Amino acid sequence: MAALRTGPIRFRRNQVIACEGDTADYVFLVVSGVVRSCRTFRNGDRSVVAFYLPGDLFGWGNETHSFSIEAASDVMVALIRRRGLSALAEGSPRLANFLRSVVLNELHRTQEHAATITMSAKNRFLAFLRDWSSRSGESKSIRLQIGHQDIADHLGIKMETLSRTITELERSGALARTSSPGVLRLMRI
Amino acid sequence: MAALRTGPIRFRRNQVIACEGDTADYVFLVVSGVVRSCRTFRNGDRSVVAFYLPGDLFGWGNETHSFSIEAASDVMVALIRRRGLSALAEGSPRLANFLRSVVLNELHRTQEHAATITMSAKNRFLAFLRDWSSRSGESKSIRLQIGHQDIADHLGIKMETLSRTITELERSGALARTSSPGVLRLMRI
DNA sequence: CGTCCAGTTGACCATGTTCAATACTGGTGG
DNA sequence: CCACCAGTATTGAACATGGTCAACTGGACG
Repeated sequence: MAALRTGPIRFRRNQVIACEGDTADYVFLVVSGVVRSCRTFRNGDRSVVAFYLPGDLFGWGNETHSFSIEAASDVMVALIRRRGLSALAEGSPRLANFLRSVVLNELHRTQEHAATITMSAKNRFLAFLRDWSSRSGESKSIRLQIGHQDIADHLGIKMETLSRTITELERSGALARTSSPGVLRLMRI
Repeated sequence: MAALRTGPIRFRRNQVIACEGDTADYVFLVVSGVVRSCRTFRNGDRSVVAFYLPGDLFGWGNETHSFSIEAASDVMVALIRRRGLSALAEGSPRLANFLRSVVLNELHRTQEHAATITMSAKNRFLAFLRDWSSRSGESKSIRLQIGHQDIADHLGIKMETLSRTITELERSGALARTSSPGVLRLMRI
């Protein structure tokens, strides 16, 4: 029997882990860093559908991946054989249950994200901060290990608008940029 | 043992089937009509996260429903005990597998929808038409049994913009309004 | 020190929103 | 059968939010 899991593999920021359309033999477990799931359109526009943080298990598409899976920061990712894991789950209701809850969690997060589609740039970003804060466990100051372009493409706004939004929130005293790049101090979110 | 499934229940357009926050004892099977899953914000804005068509099984939240479940047209919906169905699935890998695929399908659709967040009003509506067409099985002419407000709130645009978008697509020959209200004839989508 | 890349800022422009007026539809009662 | 009404859709004109393009800043790295 082939190994179910390989040792975690290192990817550098912006490396492609799996392409849209690739056969989905593996699911992914983020060990460290941030992974993005995204699609780039013919006109060059890009949608970042989701970010995955350490501990997140994802990539159950159908036969093939629906989105490109890429490193949004330097990451360590473990690849796990889908068939092997599914087979295991058949024999273990505990595991099957766990996997169900993983997928349901992702569905719920994606729905919450979709629910922000009506909001203004500012509110989309605030919703993003709240989500990131709760998922990463950082509440007071929050370390975004990823680029502004990724965040903008996730929120459906342009990087320039994101920049202005952050500046605006800073002026209103809702948050503060810190000396360490990518770290925001949340005051009243 | 309590009945797993009640007979389908009739709801009229805009009736609430379950409130956000209600304990999620039941999952829902759409028998006829269209159901929407949505959230209304304090300012009156609303997000329609998803539509469910006949045959769709949904509502696996956590303990409580995350969104309000409402009739987007007159509908027939069967309520199914969640605990009962889960228990059954424990003993039947076939059923467990089926339920997994149902949730994965919904996740995939939600991700596709989230990926449209970057698009223009026109492209969001076209994506919506394609999705609706493939899910309903209507390809040539398509019967939207739901109000424009629901579609607009799903796409994150205003009803007026949707109207203008349809008019514009009609002028460009991509589709045509028909005499039957809510029925669009697709020419080149 | 110079290059490269990411982010910020400014001025102008485009897309979609707002508000208000008008049309259409289906149901109700005279 | 028609008149009326309520809810829903369409259109127009002024406005706002975010997009575009371009210039500039500031680190990281060679």
